[in-house]
Amino acid sequence: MTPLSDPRPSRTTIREVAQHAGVGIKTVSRVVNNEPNVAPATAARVRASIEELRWEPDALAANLRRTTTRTRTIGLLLGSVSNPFAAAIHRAIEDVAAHRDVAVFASSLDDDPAREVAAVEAFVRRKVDGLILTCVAASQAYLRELVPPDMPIVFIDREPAEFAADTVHSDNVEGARMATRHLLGFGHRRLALLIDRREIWTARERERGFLLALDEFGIAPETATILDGLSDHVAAERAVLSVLGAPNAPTAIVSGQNLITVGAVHALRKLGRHRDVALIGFDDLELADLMDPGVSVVAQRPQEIGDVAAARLFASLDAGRRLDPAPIIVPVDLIPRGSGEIRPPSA
Amino acid sequence: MTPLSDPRPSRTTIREVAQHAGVGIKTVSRVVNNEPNVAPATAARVRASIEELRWEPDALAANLRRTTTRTRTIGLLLGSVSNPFAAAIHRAIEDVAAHRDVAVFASSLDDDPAREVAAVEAFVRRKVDGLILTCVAASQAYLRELVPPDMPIVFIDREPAEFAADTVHSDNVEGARMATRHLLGFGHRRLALLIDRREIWTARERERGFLLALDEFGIAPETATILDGLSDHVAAERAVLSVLGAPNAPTAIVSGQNLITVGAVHALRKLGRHRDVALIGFDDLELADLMDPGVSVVAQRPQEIGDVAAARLFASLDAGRRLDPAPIIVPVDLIPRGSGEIRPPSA
DNA sequence: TTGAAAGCGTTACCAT
DNA sequence: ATGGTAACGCTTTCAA
Repeated sequence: MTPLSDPRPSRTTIREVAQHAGVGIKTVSRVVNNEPNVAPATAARVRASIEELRWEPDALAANLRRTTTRTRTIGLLLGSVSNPFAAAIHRAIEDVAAHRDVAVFASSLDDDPAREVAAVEAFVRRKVDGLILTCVAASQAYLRELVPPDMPIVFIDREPAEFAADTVHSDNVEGARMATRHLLGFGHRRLALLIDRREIWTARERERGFLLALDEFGIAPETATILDGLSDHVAAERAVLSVLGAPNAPTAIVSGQNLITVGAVHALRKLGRHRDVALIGFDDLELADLMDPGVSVVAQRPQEIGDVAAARLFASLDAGRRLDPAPIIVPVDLIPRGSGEIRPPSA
Repeated sequence: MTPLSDPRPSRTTIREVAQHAGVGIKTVSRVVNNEPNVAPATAARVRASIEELRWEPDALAANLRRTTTRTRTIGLLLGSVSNPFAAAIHRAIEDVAAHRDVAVFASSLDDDPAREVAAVEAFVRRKVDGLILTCVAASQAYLRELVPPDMPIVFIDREPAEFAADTVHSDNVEGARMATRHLLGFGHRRLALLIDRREIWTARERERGFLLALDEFGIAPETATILDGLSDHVAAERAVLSVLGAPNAPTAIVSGQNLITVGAVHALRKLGRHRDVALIGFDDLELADLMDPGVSVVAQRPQEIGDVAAARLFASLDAGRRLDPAPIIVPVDLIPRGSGEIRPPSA
């Protein structure tokens, strides 16, 4: 029977390096950590030994005794890693992190409060240096006992409740308001708003913007149709099909999200009404410009959100403590492409 | 001056638990690790103490001495976390991993060999349990000295060179062949193939499938136009614009990739020829079915790729060693939507 | 400027 | 079935 290969390949240790360089263990430690009080000549000798023995410090062991433990790792919780908006944020954060030799754990929330807590627990257990979170639970108070008090946290896309922390998100209210105003400006008076579940903060914010715009134009909210609870394109398609079949159907639609827009476009196509019912989506879609008519959207800036969130997190990390919570609002851009510039039949 | 908060919040240790339960340290260790030889009564007492003191074992410290170290962490290297194809794979892998309480480090390759090596180094330094990699370097031989010999590795999307390991990817040759055959079947005789840089394995494979189909139909490869080095939609658009302007321009286009398809559609629209030049893309696009004409594609199955890759990785992990390398080929699906069913002018 | 010894929180080994 | 002690690879403390 052949002997099994050693399950624990003997790594070189700091001890061997010290011996090889003819110095004490602590001096090697000083060198690799750039601590002062090492004679240049000694340092050089140590570095040569490290090189020669191809030693790499064991980060895990180092953190065991260190007071200010740094795993050079952060936890990122996204709506879903496969959602294009989230994936773009992810990419931006990764780029900043990679630059600092920090690795990123990525998880998907799936708008499930239980997953939110589980993900944070998993991150904390792995001793990440900081957290960038998308939240959906009714309250984030649980973080106070789950997360070490010094660990920086930045929320993205949605504001937390009962927990003060940095937050980076789009200007949802203004975006929805712009979209709605835009449609009203083209003469529409009967509008529909399609939004996700109201548990989701952005859905509520976008509804707020929608209502503000109606108010500006002196339109009674009752004349508008607001459909909520739409979390995928199938539900959205069904909703649009039914709402357009009703009497006094809306002449324009504001979609509160990515997947809802896709569902709405499907429905309009199916009804053959994509040229006479106006539509503006929230969040951009790839190929939206190549559709006929092009799909007008309020585009978010996911890369900017990621950039800013990462910058905040690393600022706290560099400071060694949570900085004063700052809410950062990233602008959105209304992109007219055709579908949002359709006039109502009567106008 | 207010005292700084203790930077190292004193965690409860196994020692305190042992004392509280009135047992030895090792017995507590036995209980949490489900080792045999603990009396049920003792175990219950220990568990109660753990509960009461809210102790959580320090995974880092545990791994320090453990022979079979498990960080419950894997490293995933993708083309780019923001590419929809890669993001879908990511999601599938995450779902499998989350189920086993394993966290996923995700990084982007950006088709840069240097990033490939750097990412693997970063993963290994953090002592991941396994690797799922997309590769682009000319050889993966470097893995032999960079990665511990027992660490499982699964390649996705592209085959490695000079390194034997599990590989999970689409049937690229057959996919390209199907697409090409499909166009030839509609009567096209002058085809163009647009592919990414030839350093990329999938580009070469898809070219192979393209040429095989031409051969089947007895068409000389010289009559086809093959443009390579197309890595984004801008380059692809430019390429299509120029190739369609040339004499004896192709009547049908096979696009070798996501972004190339987008560029090609843009170009065809710009020329107003989207209804008379046929196009089949490799890899599906969201909204492709809503375009006019719908964009026919050879769709990959990213979720299946992710599922299978994760299954292989965890199989190796469970076995405690790298299993015999198996190449797994995932089928592709030709989805006709209109653009691929356009006939040539003369036919 | 340097290093010996103690300690980090756990698992491995070997008694009992 | 149980526990004492060494050990993991490093940082910290403190004396030299």
